Amino acid sequence: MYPFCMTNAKQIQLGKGPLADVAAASLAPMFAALSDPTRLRLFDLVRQAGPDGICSCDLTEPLDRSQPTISHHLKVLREAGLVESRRDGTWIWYSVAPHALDAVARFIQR
Amino acid sequence: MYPFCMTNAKQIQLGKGPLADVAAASLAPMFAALSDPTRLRLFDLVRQAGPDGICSCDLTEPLDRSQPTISHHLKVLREAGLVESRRDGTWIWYSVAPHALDAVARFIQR
DNA sequence: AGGATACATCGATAGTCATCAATGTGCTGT
DNA sequence: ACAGCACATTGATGACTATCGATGTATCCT
Repeated sequence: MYPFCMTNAKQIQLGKGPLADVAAASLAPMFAALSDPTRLRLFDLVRQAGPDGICSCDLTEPLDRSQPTISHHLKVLREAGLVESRRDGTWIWYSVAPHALDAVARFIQR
Repeated sequence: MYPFCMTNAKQIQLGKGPLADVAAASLAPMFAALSDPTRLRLFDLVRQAGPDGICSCDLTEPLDRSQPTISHHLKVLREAGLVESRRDGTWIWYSVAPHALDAVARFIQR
């Protein structure tokens, strides 16, 4: 803190205490998972598909990216806890994880 | 789209249409601005300071980063439209921009 | 004018990331 | 077994980013 700064002199009341670094460390990756335009549209496509989810094969064309790129983005979303996947024979279906965005919503309304 | 995929065969109803790439392009930078733990805590400190904001000089120490690093992060938050700054003599006060997170909130509740 | 304080910018560096072609893996039907 | 399809992984590349020391800029006080 700089020697002559004014914030403390104004007796600012902090309502809820600062965001713990642990909370920030667990929250930031969720924002990071949505920080890429392609991945954002990808998540939205999965979400709009509803509880049954959507087949991965239908995500490549609308996003105009290669199959490995889409596969990479789905992996990022999965590891961020935003989507889930289940096998159905040759296909793999992706759906939104339950309570996926709850932590983000809580932070926003904090 | 792969030749034998099943999504269309299931006649999935898309509720609101896919997220437009323009919307994704304008939304992703806001998520990106919050995708770094240090920047997330920085934004939270500014937000908890209330309408008057907080002096930049009081943000360096609690985040344990150098002054240029904090300045850099504040610039990122400002260019993302999340915070505003106003001069007060030698000091610069940062506060949350009005409706800063509205777009993010709308996406989450979409 | 000169010194001190607050903040921004520059330059460099090490790490991360989005992307794709090529290749590997797992499943299905014949 | 074999061929074909769906998806994942690998390797490479160009772009971006978080960080800091050094330096520049703006403001205030004497």
